[in-house]
Amino acid sequence: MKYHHGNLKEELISSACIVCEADGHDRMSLRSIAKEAKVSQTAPYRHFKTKESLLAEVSSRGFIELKEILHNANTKKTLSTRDKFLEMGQAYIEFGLSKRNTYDLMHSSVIDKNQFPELLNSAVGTFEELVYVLAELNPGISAKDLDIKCIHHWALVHGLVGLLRNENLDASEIDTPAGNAMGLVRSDIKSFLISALEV
Amino acid sequence: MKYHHGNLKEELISSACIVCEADGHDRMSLRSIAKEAKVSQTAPYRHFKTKESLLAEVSSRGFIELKEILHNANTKKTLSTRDKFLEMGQAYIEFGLSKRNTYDLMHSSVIDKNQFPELLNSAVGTFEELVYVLAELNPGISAKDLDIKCIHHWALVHGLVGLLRNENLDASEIDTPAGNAMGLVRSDIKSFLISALEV
DNA sequence: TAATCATGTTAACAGTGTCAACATAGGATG
DNA sequence: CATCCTATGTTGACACTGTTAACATGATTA
Repeated sequence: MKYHHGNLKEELISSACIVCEADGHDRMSLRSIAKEAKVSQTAPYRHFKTKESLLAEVSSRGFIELKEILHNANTKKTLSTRDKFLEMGQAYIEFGLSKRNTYDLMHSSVIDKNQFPELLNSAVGTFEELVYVLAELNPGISAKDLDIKCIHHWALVHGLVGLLRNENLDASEIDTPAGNAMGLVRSDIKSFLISALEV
Repeated sequence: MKYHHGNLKEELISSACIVCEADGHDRMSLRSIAKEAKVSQTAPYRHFKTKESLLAEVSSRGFIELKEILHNANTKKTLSTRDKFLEMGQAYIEFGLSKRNTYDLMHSSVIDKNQFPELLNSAVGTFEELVYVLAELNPGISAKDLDIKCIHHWALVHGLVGLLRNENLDASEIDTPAGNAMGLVRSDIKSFLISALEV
């Protein structure tokens, strides 16, 4: 039994990633993940100033993973630019729905991105993936119009994830217009994207 | 000094609405709002089974207020249907940005809407306001296409609020494409809506 | 009047993030 | 090699949290 762990910081982060996705960032306690690493409850404070800064690390990794996913969709050689774009949209939504709690953290207000430059970079990097494909899809577009298009499509998929994640009205026992519409979209996200993105 | 408060439930709710918007739902403690009502820390438990159920009430009132705001935008007699629709979009976004923390709660996953039927009704009611105006704007549209349009536009404004609220990248000291685009949109939300909603 | 019941209180529990004070090990410096 | 420094660990404590159990009060009703 050695006094020094050797690799605690990395273990805490990866442990936090798992617990965060499993339980949600608000139900994740610093003490529990310290215990999981077989280390005292205050040991994490040698590597992270606050709980928030550990969560910032988790969030940052989420953005990096998302960027990779989008990049993969965007580099499927057999696809047309248009189809790559659709693929990206779908991949984004799937990430938001499958990595539900991580996605939640990434867009949560408990972390002030401007206090964590590394996190800010990761988040911005994800956005850039969208810029590339939209620029390719709209040759000759002005920088300003490209910016607006990016925000437009980002907002659309981000918003859709939010609705499908939190307002899961279609899972309700009560029959409502909103619930029906939601179920309709959820059952065929690709069709929705095609009609909504109008590409 | 009377033993029974007389109107505690209502006072707790309105107090919770204020504190929630001021501090955020995750920083709001049951004990603090009990103290504010000059009542013991466990008194709220006579009126709310859990903290979550009090927050559900706050959330529900948020949806009701939002519905009213949208309804007002949708009944400005001097406006065309198209302009009413734009007005609604803008009103929605303004609500999301000004009632930041309440909006956060309304779409937070800490409350399971299916456990609070009243909240579910409020949320669904807000959606209906959007259905009305889109039906009027698209005469003869099929029910299914109307549903999809509703989700589309809801997702767009909801997503935009999310981006502007949490990814306030344009407030960053670091100059990034995402930040520039965000600042551009924020400075003229109406123009963005016109181009994005394409109505 | 007497009993019931909604609504208040106090005391306690287990859990949280965080800090101060102390312990240890391993690398740098003499 | 001996010594010190510093990074990294531990223990103990603090103030705070949501929540429950047991008890007190006062208004309504039989």
